[in-house]
Amino acid sequence: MSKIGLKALSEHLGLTEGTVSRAINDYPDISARTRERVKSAAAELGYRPNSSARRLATGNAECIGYVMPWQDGHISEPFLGELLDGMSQMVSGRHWDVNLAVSRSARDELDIISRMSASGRVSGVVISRIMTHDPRIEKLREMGIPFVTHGRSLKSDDHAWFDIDNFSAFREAVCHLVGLDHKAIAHIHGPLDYNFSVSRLAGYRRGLLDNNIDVDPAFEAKSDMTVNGGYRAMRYLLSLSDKPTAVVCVSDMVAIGAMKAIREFGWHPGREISIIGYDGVPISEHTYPALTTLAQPLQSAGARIAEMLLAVIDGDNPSDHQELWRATLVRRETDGPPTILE
Amino acid sequence: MSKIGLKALSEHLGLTEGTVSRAINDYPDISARTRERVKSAAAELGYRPNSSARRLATGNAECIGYVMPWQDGHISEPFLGELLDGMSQMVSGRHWDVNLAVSRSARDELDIISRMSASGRVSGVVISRIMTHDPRIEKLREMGIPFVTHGRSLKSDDHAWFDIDNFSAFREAVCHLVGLDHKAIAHIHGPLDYNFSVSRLAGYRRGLLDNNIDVDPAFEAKSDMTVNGGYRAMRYLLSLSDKPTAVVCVSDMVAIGAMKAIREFGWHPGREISIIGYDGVPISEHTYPALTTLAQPLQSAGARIAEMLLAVIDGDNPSDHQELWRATLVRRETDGPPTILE
DNA sequence: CTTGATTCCGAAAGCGCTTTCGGAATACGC
DNA sequence: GCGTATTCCGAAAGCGCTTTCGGAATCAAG
Repeated sequence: MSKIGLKALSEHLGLTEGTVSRAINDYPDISARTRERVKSAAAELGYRPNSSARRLATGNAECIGYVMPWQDGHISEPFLGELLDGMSQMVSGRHWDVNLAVSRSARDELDIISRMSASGRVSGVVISRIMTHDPRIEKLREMGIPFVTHGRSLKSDDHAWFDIDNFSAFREAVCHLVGLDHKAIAHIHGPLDYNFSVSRLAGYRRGLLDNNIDVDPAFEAKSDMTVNGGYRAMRYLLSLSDKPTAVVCVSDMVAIGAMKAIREFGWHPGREISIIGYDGVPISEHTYPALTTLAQPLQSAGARIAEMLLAVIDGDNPSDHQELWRATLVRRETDGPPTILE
Repeated sequence: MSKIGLKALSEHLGLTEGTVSRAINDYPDISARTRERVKSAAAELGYRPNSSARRLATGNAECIGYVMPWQDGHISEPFLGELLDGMSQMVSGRHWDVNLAVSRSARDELDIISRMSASGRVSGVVISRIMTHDPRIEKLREMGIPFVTHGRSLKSDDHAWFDIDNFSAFREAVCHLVGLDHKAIAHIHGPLDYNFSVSRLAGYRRGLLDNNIDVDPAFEAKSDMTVNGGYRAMRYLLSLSDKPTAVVCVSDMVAIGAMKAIREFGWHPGREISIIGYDGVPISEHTYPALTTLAQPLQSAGARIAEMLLAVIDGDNPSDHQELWRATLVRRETDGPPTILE
């Protein structure tokens, strides 16, 4: 079973290469009979069109690119796997594939993107970790390559994006805690150049205002989106003379770090201090105590994003592909009414 | 700055396309002077060779493939990110890229691999989660496509592989526990069609024998490599009338599940029962209590694997590229001497 | 100055597909 | 029955690059 090409296949069938090609690609000017004949022969002989040749001839890369966000020596998206899974699954339906790249820095990422598309290796890209002012979006726009962002920036009116309603999620988280009778609610936020960080912070503040609670800058601790960052931020909050009775965290990883600090302090997450995370990563279900979190629908997000990108590549108006999904509060063991400390 | 091709570039320079191409690719039959002239012009005009055309002409896909193992709705490798990072980083040095695919089943994976390579989309692949008798290896071998396996099978003499010495790692883990004075040491193993599972099981048994402890089938609990699997397996071990005082787990995720079961039982991991995990995933450092684990060098593994694959693609003898690395015991809080229960 | 070896570049043939165009064969209308 | 519309396939020109081959120019050697 040596590799068989279009030439061999067409000779075998007594047809021209062009005809066989058109038959396989379902051109309307091929009779149903020969189309079937060609297809069955192709299947039988195990014919696989050479992708490079096909891509060159059509000018279509049949491939989408994803640049993984990288940070401090680690891939920073805990849900990277799920996302890639969804994207790959979706595009493989078209027999396309997904190209991966990691970027070590923002500049790096700009280069990667421009090289990827200028060399015609991808027909579209998706980027994550969107910043409020994101140079990548400008770059992609000026290069004229189809793209969808996983998250919004401040100026995201005219491109395709997929995002979770971070604002509402954190607003509701705060309201949930207030409903539990919390008054001293803190927030550990991520770097504010990330747009999701500012949205979550804004949602948190709005939640407080909704309940006539003053926003206290001392209750807004910064973290770098890592477990250790959450740990450090929580230590700070615990050093306050007026400690919060609840804290909403920008991510599950940060929340895990925060829990560690709480335990070290001799307290128990969910008792002296309630903790709410965000993301709903698989591990959050199995922390101790099990983490209450705002879960986003990870499994389907990747597929949906890829689907949107394919639509844009097909010529759809990017602005028609903007989707805002909601996170849902998954109550587990780290939230509860505040305990009265003597 | 519209897209510029070889034709435009060569006309701009007053040279032929062939000459320019050879200059860019460092052919020896181009004078140093014109080579520099070409290269600087290329840089200036932002010339990027079209990858599809290049790949077609050279017959080289300039791309490696990785099929992600998928299981029960989740990407099962917790260190997937690190691995991909390393691979991508390594191949991008050559301006190659990495193609991703997920497989929903073993059969599925065979198809994916054959399609990937038969259509010339990749010039080599790496596969994970190797089984003792792995049909993928046969397939890759018969297709004659370069590959390296991340893990060994029973017949891995004549292909390239990268593996961790699972046997020694678990043997040493048991010895470590014996040194702590444990006698009743259990093992939660993974599915035995995975070769690493049998290696770890064998290492565990050997560790017992080294210390004249009888192997007790009741102490060998099976898990499916998930957190819940570890949870269930631990519940079983806790249901025994003669409970183990220590258990070595096939993975960190399984260990995390086991810890959950222990806590629910009212015991404390590291006190009534010692727990040792495997993998050294980032989260293991932040569990409660912090998990003692056998850490494998994740960050560099991906890069090394990619490097080996590139060497094989370049024509090296696959058998010359077999590397066995060692895991190291990272002591944290879940191992300690057995406590006397009244 | 002639000869042979080098150095360097142009010319042209692909790589394996796709796709437009035109024309032979068949169908339809009257 | 003829003319016209359709149906279907062959022929051929690319897609944008690589690479072999040959030959003009330059060099060294005698």
